[in-house]
Amino acid sequence: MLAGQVEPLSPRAKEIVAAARELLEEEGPDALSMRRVADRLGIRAPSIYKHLPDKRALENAIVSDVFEEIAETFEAAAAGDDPLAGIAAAYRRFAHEHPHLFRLMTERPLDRDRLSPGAEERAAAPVLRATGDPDSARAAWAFAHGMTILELNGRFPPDADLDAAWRRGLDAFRPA
Amino acid sequence: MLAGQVEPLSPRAKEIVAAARELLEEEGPDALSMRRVADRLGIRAPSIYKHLPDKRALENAIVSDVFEEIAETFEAAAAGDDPLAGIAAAYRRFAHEHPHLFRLMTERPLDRDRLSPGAEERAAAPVLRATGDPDSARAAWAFAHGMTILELNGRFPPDADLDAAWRRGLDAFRPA
DNA sequence: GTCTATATCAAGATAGAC
DNA sequence: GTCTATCTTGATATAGAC
Repeated sequence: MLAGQVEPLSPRAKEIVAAARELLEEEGPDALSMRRVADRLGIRAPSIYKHLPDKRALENAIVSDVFEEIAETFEAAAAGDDPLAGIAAAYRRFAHEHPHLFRLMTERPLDRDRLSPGAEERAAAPVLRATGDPDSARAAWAFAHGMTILELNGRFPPDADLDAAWRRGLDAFRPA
Repeated sequence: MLAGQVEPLSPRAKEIVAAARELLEEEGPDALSMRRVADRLGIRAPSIYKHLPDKRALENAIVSDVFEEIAETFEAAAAGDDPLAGIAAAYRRFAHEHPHLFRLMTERPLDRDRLSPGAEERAAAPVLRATGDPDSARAAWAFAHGMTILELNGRFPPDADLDAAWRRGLDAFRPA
């Protein structure tokens, strides 16, 4: 087997991953323990290890699932008359609706070997089309990510007009 | 005493905070335990509680110190002929030289009550001058923060030209 | 200002029976 | 596929003696 290739998950493993994702979304990263995941399924923690090698594999499986969903969301969001604004709004909305998932997705290096092939490119493609070139695409992503994570982290002053800052940034990255 | 007012730290407490900061910078957040801080000072963990109420107070004290240093750094960095690029470079450099400190500073809500008064405004002022208005200043900060944290988190593809993306973004936020 | 002793809690993971 | 029992490790924090 090639290095980094992924075994497909067994049906039972997928159920475990689904339970873990729900737990993370509802209660945050501290709740995502093998014990709590097992509780949710009515089994004991050690049983999980018969289906998944360790906790990291569990997290990676969640990330892979969400990556594909996000790629689809971006493609749909880019279909309107202002693709960049559409994608940015989708990014911001996802983060607000699933903050713990958003952090899991962005706070550590991508395990590119263990992601469905092409998932990263697929999520990035709409941004590239909406900005025109790779440097602008990365800069626009950085702007959107910065706005989103700083807001999530409670770093802007309470009276800041964030919608105005979003507009100011997006205006800067639309193709001429 | 007013709500949120801070007691000044005793000399011994300052030594403890200094040790904690070194430990965090050198080994990261998991190493920042009361035991490890005490080890570094040659004492036992419970002794720390005679000088600081809890771990949160220890972290807040580090944040306050660093905030003042950053404000000074930004003021100096804004003195050249391209203030925005200067501040951005200083932000990026700080994050790379002190990644764990950078995360501690930006990954959770500011405890505005317990910060030296005016520290936040002082750090923000050079950015405001370099961009021209509050919306642009926040957008520029978000861009710089996004570039920095995504790089720190290993999220850009290995072959991405990050210097080019930085230039593209800074060009967008310089005043006309 | 520091100590020992302790309470309380929780984590990831493994061995081996059923 | 799940179980019990266990290992190993570590955390924050308090009580009370010196």
